[in-house]
Amino acid sequence: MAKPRSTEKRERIFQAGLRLFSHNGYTKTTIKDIANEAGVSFGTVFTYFQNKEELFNSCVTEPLEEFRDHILTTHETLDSMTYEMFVQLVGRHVDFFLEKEHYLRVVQYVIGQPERFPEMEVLDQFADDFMDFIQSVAKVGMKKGFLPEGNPEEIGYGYLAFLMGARLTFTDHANVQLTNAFKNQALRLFGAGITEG
Amino acid sequence: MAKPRSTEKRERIFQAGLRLFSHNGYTKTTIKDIANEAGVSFGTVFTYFQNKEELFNSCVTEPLEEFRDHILTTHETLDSMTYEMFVQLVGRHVDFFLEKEHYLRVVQYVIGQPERFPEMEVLDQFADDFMDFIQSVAKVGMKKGFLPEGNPEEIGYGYLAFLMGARLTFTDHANVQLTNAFKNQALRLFGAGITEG
Amino acid sequence: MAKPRSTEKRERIFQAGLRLFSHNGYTKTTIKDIANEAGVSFGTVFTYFQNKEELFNSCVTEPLEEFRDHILTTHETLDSMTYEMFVQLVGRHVDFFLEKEHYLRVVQYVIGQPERFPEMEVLDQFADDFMDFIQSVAKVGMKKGFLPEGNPEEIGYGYLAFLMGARLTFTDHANVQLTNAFKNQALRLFGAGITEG
Amino acid sequence: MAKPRSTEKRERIFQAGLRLFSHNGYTKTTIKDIANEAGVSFGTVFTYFQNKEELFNSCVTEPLEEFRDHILTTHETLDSMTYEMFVQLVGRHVDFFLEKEHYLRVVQYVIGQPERFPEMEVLDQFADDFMDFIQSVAKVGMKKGFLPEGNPEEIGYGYLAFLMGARLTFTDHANVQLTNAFKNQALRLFGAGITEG
DNA sequence: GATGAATGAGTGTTCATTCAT
DNA sequence: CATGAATGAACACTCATTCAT
Repeated sequence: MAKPRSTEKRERIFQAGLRLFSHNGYTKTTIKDIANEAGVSFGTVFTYFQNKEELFNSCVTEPLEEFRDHILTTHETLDSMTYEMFVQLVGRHVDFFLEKEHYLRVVQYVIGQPERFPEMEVLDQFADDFMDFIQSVAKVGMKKGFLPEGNPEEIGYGYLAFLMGARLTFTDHANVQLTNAFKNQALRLFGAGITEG
Repeated sequence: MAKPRSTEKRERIFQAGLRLFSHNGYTKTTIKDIANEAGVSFGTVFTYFQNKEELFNSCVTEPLEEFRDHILTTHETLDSMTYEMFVQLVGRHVDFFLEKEHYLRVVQYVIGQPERFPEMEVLDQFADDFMDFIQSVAKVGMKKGFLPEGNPEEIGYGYLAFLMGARLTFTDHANVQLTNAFKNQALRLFGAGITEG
Repeated sequence: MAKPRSTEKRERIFQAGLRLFSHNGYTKTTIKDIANEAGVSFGTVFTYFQNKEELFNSCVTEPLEEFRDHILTTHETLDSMTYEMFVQLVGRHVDFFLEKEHYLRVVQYVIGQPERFPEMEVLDQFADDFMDFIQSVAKVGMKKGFLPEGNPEEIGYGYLAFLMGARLTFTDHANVQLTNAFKNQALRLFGAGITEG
Repeated sequence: MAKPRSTEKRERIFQAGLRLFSHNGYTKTTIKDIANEAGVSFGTVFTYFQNKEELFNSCVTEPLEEFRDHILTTHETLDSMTYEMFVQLVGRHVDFFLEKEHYLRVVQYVIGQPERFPEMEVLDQFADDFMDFIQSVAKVGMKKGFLPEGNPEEIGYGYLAFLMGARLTFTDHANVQLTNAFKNQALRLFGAGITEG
């Protein structure tokens, strides 16, 4: 039987890294901590990741795929979008960002030290893609009339900033109760929102 | 005799700490780096700050005073506020947050690791004060009719999140050109904004 | 059943060890390096040698047999030795030592750290045997008159020192062209040499 | 009073390094060992040497100066050299090499791994200078008639090889008693020697 | 027999902190 | 007050060795 190349162990280390890097930052997080958290021995971390930096690098870049899947798509084509679908999309975005606290803190860590981390480029690309997508959504909404006129580019920038800030400015407890508040405020960035009701 | 409270040297060390902590995080920043940046000798840092942690602590809490002055006040009383004054206030907020990149990155660093840093409480208090102030502003705007109806508490949370995100999500270059975009989007969180015009 | 004593694989590992130990010293040489050089897998090394030390030990002691065969013998009996045979013997010694660079570096490594390596004793014994042999040769030469009078013991020590130094003091390139020089100088240690011609 | 920039401590570390590197080789020697041997704390080594490699580098290159002083000079000019002075010079060489066991083992360590250590070049240069000097001595001796004809270049190579081998092939005890033997054999490399008497 | 994942002792190095000058 | 030599705890990383497959 083929060696299963135990991906399960790699995954445990990866998740432990994500959790600890987001709690303590890159430097404060030690390999030993990660090994303990993952329930493997010290040296095993180096079996799956060449060094600390590579592990960190993986923690930054790999989850982007999941983000792409959940965030840069509607269930249908953009052209057939209705206001209800739009509201759902925004809700999905807020939920997803709020849920990804660990990951977003790592991202924030990289953004703050762009010269230090080369992963920055991949993140920039993702941000651009995300804002392009939001612009398209805004344009469709305006064309179809369920959104008031506005500058799509500004909406893109503001929307991404808001989602990041929503997750990073508050610690866990507060946020859970605030999901709805953030969803309503997110809609307002498009010129929509509760006041429409 | 008490230690000197405010020499020019202390200030230089403090500013150097602020800059380096925000660039490199707490752990990566060394006392030696700070001393070099401040143009003082290695041991002198310990003349003005008991240890690294106390210096960091100062970097987090001291600038809050300036924030209070610039952010939690209008030039007149709230009751006499007009729409133009409101727009100016929001503009001032955006400008001020965008300007304080270094400091906000340090703040973010603390927020992400609340168990590790006791400064968190002071920051929480400030956030509460800020959101209270914003709620009052929103209520006045609604009462006076220059803002549509909305939930003041939600506006407060959303507004703070947005300001933080605006500054922390993008690196310098992008931001300079985006000031107006952020001002417009900030107004929309109150239900106002360019599209109203 | 006993472990296999002499597979082709064992020989490959052995030769790789000899080469790498002489290039990099004991500590710098890793088992993984040896395995790669030998074209076998990592763990296979441990099939043929109990541990790193035993492999090193083998690298020091096993080649001594070949040395004995080539170095401690004349083709005829000592008593029938002529000057021509003596010159040939010395030439053979120089050639052989110059050729065995890898091995001699390992030997030198052991000599320099006698407390650390128990192989030292075997080497000492060999050195004694070699010097005894040289003394006999010198005595015969003097008795037969083709060598001037001299102290045979001193000749033995000097000759071995010279052969080791010739190989270990210069790196490869130089040596190739110097074979004759070393042969001539080796003869001079016996009081013979080109100037006699 | 000026800070004495405690050179004494640096010297202690340096000597400890020399001793231990020659006993154990580069890799086996630990900074901790050196610190203990020098009677300083662990971190102090790094106050005087940037890292292990620089310390080793110093151990190889710095003593060369002393070698130059003792080895590459006669007390008078070469032209006025007599046979007695020549014998004394050779005796001085043998004494000096035999005395410098530690250093020569380190040198040997570097020679054996030329790709690994850049110090090699300095050593090569020194070897060339030494052999040039020996050639000049040999030429003078032949010209003045106290040495038989011979190839000065070959003598240079052989002489250096012999001096190195004399020191590196035998461990301490043996050598002390052999000084005279080595001096006599060294003279023979020039075609001179006791048998001449 | 052959393999290589898992382990953890041991290494070089960094850096906050102390303290004598 | 200012300095920087001295210290040693703590870290990332290497590698010989074991052992399940």
